Amino acid sequence: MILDSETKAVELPEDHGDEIRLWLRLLTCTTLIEGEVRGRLRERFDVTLPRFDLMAQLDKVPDGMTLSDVSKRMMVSNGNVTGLVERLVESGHLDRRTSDTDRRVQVIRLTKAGRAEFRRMAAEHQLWISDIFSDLSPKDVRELMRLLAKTKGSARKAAQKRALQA
Amino acid sequence: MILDSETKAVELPEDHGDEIRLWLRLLTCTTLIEGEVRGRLRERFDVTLPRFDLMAQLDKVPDGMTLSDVSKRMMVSNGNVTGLVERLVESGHLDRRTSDTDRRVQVIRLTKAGRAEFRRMAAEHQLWISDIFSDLSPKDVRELMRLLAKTKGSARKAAQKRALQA
DNA sequence: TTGCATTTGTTTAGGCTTCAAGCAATTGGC
DNA sequence: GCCAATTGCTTGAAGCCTAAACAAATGCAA
Repeated sequence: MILDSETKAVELPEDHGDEIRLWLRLLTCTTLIEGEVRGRLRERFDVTLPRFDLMAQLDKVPDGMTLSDVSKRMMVSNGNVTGLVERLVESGHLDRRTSDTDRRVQVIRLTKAGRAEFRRMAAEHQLWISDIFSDLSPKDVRELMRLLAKTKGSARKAAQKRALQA
Repeated sequence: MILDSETKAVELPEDHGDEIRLWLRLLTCTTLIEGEVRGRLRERFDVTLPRFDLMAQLDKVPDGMTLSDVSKRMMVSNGNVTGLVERLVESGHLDRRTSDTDRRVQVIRLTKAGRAEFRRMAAEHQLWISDIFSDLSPKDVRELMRLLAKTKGSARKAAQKRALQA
């Protein structure tokens, strides 16, 4: 920031290169790890990452969730969830029924077999993840958590701003 | 770490929960930002993120790249690039020709119009990104860069390890 | 109660993405 | 020179994903 002759704040043309580089590095990290996890899931369990993620959401709740809930939590579109659930019901991992109190609502939950299968996968998945992050010290992890939380907040704010003016 | 009666190192069952939470937060951040950027690219320029990314790779080099180069840099499959390039050639953004020295190789580059269009998009894109990261101080940015570099290295090492034993 | 906005989920069209298999051109070893 | 392995790219099948349009159910307000 610079003050001109009349002591008024003047913006210099800013350099946004750092943020771009940060974004690209963030994306690279995620892509790299995601690819690794996807590959291992396929190799070991012949399952896709989206299916694993969906099952992970459902494993956290005993009584199931609605499709909308899943859609929000996974940050994917409604139509996407519809298809994903379809295939998981087909394969016997999920159970689906219409809500008693609201006939628009579909409640899905893991079947017994689905839950067992997920737990099996999750146990290994956890080892992969800690292997992938194994070069980071506990302090690094804490610091990354903190900075990513801040990033998330910042991104949400920017998204909110756009959503309002649209 | 614990030392047993014979003074030999013994591992306790470790808690991998921190790494999982870190991974989920990393993924959330990326998904959030990616969605935001995709939305804006569509709104403002009616272009998809993969096309923008591909053009960004090509903008960096004056003489074009081969499909394999693009595939490696974007960390996506070969077949993916084939289709992406097809559509961008179709729309007049890209120019494609077979290499003189190796007839397997396809060299692609931005057309004049394609480059102009990309520069127009990139200018705004940069502003979006710095808006999205605007809550982070320069120090935060530096620290994130450092930790993500470390993460990238760690992930690559883990991926390497798996690739070797396969 | 009727009417209207909202919410929930499905469908459709188009595009992205991977993996696996395959073809063609090149390279390297003999 | 010949053949095997490698490299570069394409194709096909399956699945993932979005945006937009839609139908059904709900809820609220006049």
